[in-house]
Amino acid sequence: MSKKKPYCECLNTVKPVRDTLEVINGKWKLSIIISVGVGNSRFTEIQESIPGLTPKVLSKELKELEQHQLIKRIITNDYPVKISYCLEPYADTLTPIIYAMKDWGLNHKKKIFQENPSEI
Amino acid sequence: MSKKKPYCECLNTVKPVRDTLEVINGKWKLSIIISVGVGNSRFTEIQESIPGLTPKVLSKELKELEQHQLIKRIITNDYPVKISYCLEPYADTLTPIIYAMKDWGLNHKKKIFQENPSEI
DNA sequence: TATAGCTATTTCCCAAAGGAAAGTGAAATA
DNA sequence: TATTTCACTTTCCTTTGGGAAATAGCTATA
Repeated sequence: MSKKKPYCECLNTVKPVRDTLEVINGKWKLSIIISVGVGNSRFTEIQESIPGLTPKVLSKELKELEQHQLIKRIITNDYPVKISYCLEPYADTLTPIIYAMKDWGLNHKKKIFQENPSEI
Repeated sequence: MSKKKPYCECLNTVKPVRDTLEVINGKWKLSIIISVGVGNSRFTEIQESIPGLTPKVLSKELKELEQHQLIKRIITNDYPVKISYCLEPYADTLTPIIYAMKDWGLNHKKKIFQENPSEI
């Protein structure tokens, strides 16, 4: 007879959630996807649309998002070479996550405010 | 006439998403919420149910989750003092995010496998 | 020709995240 | 009495994330 109650299995949920986190982790990736999604396609546009985002970080994150096939980098070989970014169709599959997080964030702010209106 | 195309506003989505990330960021928080949610209530149970989670990190994360009113720490003052953890009702509001991320992770694995079956 | 703008890259640096391992104090068990 | 378990805490260390600022190569504009 064992004394120890065995723990409840939860890996069937924990593992896929962690797989997702490996792709969209970090402070900036989802924001960049949102920004490109609403129409910002140039490096500078994306950077200016997200306060606090520095060019170094944007550059690095764009590369990672490219590798995960969420964002496409397009080089236009016109007279002035132009580089622009757009979402890959695969990025659309993130929409449910983004909306769930948007809704939660809005509701959370409301809750915080109701509990303590002084916190802006 | 301005030459510069102004960037598209996306802060109405970016900001709440970042507010959410501030609460559930990091590698472990969602996993811990999932584990407690399926019934693991003791420190050691939670730790054992999540491979790779060390006691130091679990301890720290539990405190942060308590502060955000997602998890409740319960001290039972019986003959042996027992400490257990359970979800606050507020943690249930994270369910849509967790399910969206679980679904995405499962689908992502499938996609990776279809593209390159060698990567387990 | 000089200056400004775009799209980054590079260097340097600091703080936070997180892992390994040992320790702690209280209670339970042998 | 000695050992084990539980619930952490502490220490030490490495890795990662990310900010500031300078620079680079190209084109456009004055």
